[in-house]
Amino acid sequence: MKVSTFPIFTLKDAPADAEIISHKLMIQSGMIRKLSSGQYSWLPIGLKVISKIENIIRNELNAIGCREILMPFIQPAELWKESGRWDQYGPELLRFKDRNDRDFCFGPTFEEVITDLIRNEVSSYKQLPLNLFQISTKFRDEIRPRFGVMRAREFIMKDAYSFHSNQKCLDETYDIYKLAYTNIFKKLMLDFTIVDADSGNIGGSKSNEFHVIADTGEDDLLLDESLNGMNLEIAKIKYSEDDLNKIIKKSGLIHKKGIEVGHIFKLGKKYSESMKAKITLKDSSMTNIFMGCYGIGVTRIVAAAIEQNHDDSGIVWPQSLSPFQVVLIEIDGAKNEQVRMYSQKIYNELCASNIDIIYDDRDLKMGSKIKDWELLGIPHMIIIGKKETENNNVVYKSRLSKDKKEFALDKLIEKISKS
RNA sequence: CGGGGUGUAGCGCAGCUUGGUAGCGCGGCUGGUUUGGGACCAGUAGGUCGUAGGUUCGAAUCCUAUCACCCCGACCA
Repeated sequence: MKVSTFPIFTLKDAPADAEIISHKLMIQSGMIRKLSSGQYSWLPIGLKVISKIENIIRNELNAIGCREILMPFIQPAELWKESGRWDQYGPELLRFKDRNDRDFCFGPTFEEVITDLIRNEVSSYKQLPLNLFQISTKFRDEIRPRFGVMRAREFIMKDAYSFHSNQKCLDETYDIYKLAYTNIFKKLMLDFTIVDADSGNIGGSKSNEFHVIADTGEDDLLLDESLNGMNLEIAKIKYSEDDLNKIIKKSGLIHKKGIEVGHIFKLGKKYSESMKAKITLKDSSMTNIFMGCYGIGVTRIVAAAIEQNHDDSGIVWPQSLSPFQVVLIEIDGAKNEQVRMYSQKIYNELCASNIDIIYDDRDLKMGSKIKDWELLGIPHMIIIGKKETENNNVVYKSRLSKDKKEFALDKLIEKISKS
């Protein structure tokens, strides 16, 4: 990509209305722009990060036999009345009527829709188990949206659902998802932990949350030495104590703040009973389908990753999430034909080596370009000016260090491919 | 919903206490000089001061209402 056809929208100053570092940096680096409270547009560079996350999730879910679908964002009230959640869910569920005065809501989660889908398609244990997921926009009318995309009203979430003819199969699948989630967060290169959790509004029996550990997290976690543990709700029950500090004393556990980025549930028959999703078993008896559901907050991960990876100059993307692997900065390419041609040649060769590269061909001073790409957090930077063009080499700079080194091109490709 | 704060040019802000018809820095555009870590000079464009009402000869400034945004709390993935 070239900046001339892949626009970036960095700001010189940090925005005044952002509080936490990830929110500030996402605005300043031009990943997102606010439309209204809790609603953000994603610009090209931000969307590219989302794609990276989505693809890691897709690969891991496909690997455990989970297939992608897409369900409607707007859902009819009938299904929610059937499950009982039309009355339970509260004002977080944004409701409205269509022109025929029929009730609808914006989907905050999709248990009703998928249960309806499956009950119509599946009638025998022979068709199970079945695993489906979607990556889509969700809407929750939060009491108080805050911290940019961290607690937004409109956000992208991956939600997966599993269907089983018996509890054992659900139990086994739950563990498979737990492992797949662990792989996903490892590949995302985030510092995370898994805790026991309450199943809350979604319902069901067992649940685990995946948290990115960060001081700006909104959730309280109580962890042991190896950073396993539980969230505050569970700790309150387990230690029969409401006060956080007293729980810490009583339990001897470590208190950490976490950003909830994943949540897996064993739903059991909660929705299959209320919505009458039944199958026939081997002995020709009937049972309600056993279900599990498994969420990952895609847009929240972007913010969480930045909370964990930044410095004074801006974002420091982990390799796995960086919108580009390499940025090529040309110095005065707009005025120096040789530099332009040489930069273009290097760009072509890196593209040919399958390196995801952005070529900054703007007519700006070198310093401005470097500041922009440090803010944007690209791990590898190549600088090409008159000197490099004459010497037939490139200057390389890592996002993590201030010093620069000269490289021959083939050595550089080797270095980048290895890291 | 309770408490606190902020709305003035694309961005960051001053001006408001003490009313006299709007300014600074950055950014934009034009021309020139520059060019290896956010250049310099000159010129230029851009604002019904969140909105509505009121007080006043006169309101960004005082009063009332209202809207939006941010922070704390309750709530929640």
